[in-house]
Amino acid sequence: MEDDQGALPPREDFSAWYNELLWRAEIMDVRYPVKGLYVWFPFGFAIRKNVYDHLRLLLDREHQETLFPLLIPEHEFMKEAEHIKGFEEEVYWVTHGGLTPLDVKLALRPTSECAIYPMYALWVRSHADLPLKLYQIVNTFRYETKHTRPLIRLREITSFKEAHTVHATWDDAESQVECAIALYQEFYSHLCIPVIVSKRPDWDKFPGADYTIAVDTIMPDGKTLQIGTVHHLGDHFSKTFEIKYEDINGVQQLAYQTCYGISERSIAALISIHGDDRGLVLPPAVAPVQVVIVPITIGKRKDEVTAAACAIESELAAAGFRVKTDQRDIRPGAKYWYWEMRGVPLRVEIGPRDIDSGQVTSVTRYGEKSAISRDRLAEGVRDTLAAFTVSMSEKAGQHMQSHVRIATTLDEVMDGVQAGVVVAPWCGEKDCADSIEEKVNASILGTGIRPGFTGEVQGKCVGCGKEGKGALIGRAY
RNA sequence: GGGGUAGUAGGGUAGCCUGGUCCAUCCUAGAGCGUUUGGGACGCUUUGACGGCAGUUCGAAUCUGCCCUACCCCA
Repeated sequence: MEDDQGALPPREDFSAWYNELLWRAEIMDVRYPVKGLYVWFPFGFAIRKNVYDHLRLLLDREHQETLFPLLIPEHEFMKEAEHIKGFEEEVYWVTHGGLTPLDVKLALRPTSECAIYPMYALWVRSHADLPLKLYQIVNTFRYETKHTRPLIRLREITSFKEAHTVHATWDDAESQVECAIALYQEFYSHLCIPVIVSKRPDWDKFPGADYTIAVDTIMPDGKTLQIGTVHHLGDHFSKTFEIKYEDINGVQQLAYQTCYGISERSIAALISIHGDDRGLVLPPAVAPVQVVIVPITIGKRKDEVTAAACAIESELAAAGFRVKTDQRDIRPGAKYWYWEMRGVPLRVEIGPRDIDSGQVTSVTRYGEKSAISRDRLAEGVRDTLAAFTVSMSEKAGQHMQSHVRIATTLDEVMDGVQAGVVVAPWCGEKDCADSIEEKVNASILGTGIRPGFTGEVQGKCVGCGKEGKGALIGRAY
């Protein structure tokens, strides 16, 4: 059998599998001749479109979309000391207009705080203007020095959704942080991606934030991928940019802010978590093609089968499915492989045998075969896709669960981070964290882990033996 | 941050040390024609490359310098 001819590298070899899949499933072309910049293929971009359309839908419930400029003047960028320190190593600068050196250097946004907040200072006048909740979906630039990787570590992040909110009090901003976390959990559940939410250690928070809550998932190789962050900015930026409002009593008050972001790492997670040795597996919600119809045309009944396929396509399209009929003049088997690589959740086959028995043959991307009666086609497809979505979530959830371990000793931590993440008691001290991280060759990712995949963890710190609380430890991308 | 290894057609490789006999080769690569079609079809014809710039040379994929890009390992 020639089953492995043209196969992907096995998913166990994650790096090779990932690179090859991006190419073969037509998601990204990595041949663009600048380090860290990649090109979206139309098919990959269609996935991006579906994912971000949904993200927009969620945000539009309580936010408004906006668009700020890419360039930030040096004097605005240099205002917030902590913030600059966090980014100065990785900012691209525009220094010339044509051949003329610029009087004021312009930064390509690494994130948009310094572009947005000077305007917020003008827009926010009174307590009646609050809360203010805006977001934009833009590209951002970071001069990454570590190894770049498509969708994961980029010099141009092409799909950064960043929300920036302003509130009257610290507590109001804190509740907004909780809203954002809930929003992100909803978003990832829509993508059938399980997540772990925790609070980043102080040294790892966003430059200029009071605290940072992170959303992580676990990749097939057991490393974690940060796929969302929510920052409570306190009044650090409002002080710097003078974002003030007049309260009910006519007194000027500093505002409190939050910001939170999601990037195309969400797509990296989508691809990596669900994909298998045959290629992509996409949740019906975001698959560019939800149903592919493969006509099985043999000999003289060709016209009859083609007509039947057409009828099925219009019926499913009318019912609201993204459906495509593969009419290419290649063998059916080749079409199966082709669409499996591209993650199509459901394949519908229609041939003479099906026509004769008043049915179609349906096969999910997991290979579950069944017959759907021709006269309740749309219903049958809808049910099958719904069930498929549920099994995708369950499968991903089980993978996550099997890669999270509770540990009470340093040895157990060391062992656990080889294959996934570990939750272990930690005292909260930076020095102790450094020594743990060095010994187990992994990072302390967060504390205050939200319930879901782990219960409450307490006990003696695995580093020093003092009383500690559960910390998330793992190797991170 | 430190250390490797590599870049040859759409993709994968050989050739490089020892400069010329090179029309190199394989593929689910492209174009064309024909026969096929319930799990990756086949035959024939054909297209196309030495990462970039400079140098050495009668002659460079091969030697030299700089640059760009990619992958792997270690911190």
